[in-house]
Amino acid sequence: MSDSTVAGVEISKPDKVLFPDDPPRSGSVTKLDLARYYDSVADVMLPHLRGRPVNMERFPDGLGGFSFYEKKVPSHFPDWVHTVEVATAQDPQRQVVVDDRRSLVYLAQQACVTPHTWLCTTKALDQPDQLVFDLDPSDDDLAKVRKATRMVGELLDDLGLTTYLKTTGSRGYHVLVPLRPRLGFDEVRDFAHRCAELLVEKAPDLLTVEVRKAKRGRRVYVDVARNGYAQTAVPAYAVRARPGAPVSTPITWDELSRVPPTKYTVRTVGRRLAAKPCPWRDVRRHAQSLARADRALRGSGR
DNA sequence: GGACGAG
DNA sequence: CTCGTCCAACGCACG
DNA sequence: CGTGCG
Ligand SMILES: [Mn+2]
Ligand SMILES: [Mn+2]
Repeated sequence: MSDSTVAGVEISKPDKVLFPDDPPRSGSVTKLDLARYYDSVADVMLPHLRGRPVNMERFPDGLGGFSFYEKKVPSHFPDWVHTVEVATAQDPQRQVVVDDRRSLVYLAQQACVTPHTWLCTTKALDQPDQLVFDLDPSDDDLAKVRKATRMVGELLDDLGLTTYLKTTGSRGYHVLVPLRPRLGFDEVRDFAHRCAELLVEKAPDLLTVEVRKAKRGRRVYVDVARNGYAQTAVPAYAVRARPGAPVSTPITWDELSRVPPTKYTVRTVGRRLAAKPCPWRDVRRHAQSLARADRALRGSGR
């Protein structure tokens, strides 16, 4: 019987299967596996988690069981897990902030498969430090979502912004622009929305900003609603609640054409990180202002 | 997953 | 002590 | 207002 303490956190029911052996022979993933995974990527993941309010997506009985999002800090959480009070339409609520390895592993012990993070930090809860474009395909055509992702990257590049790319571990990709926290959520979301509309104008058969699925057809949905207040995105190295325990993995723009969205999993991310450094390791050194980009965008009619 | 109340 | 029950989100676009 | 959506 192996030790079931990870980063100082006792893992209860360590052998409980959270991800069944699906696809067959890929191997099941237990609670202990999940805790060890998050422990193993903590160094590279924590920079993307620190200071951010978290919505926990929890699966106490595994992928097949009942799951839920949890925003308020449960009363049984230990006091060493950091928290922050955030405003909601109703009362202010206290949410979890993952600032250290032990807290990350503790969330795994809580069967939190995916921590979803706000696009701001406690230092400025009303001013996002990330801009995210979430590319969601409406069908299984990988070429289309790649083309769409490439177009987002090229536009942002034309606007003078440095971008970062990752797989979502689900069906698409995320493009991230690290920001200096200056503008409010509404302003950043509006910038993203104008970018998206410009792209839809360029490629109306490939892209859409339609919220209603029925109206999307087979087009790639450019989801910019992630950029609103109290909205979240899956952070780098988060595990997704999907067969095979795929991981949202930072990649280079060169890799876009070769790496499908579910390429890396809890079982394979370690090998990748051993072979090459994380492409997002300097994200925090590239916090940018949207001012110039916004002027350029308005100059091109948006 | 954990708190809590009934048995 | 064991077992069953209960609880664990929300902002926003759109019709 | 209710509903779909992520
Ligand atoms: Mn997505
Ligand atoms: Mn349970």
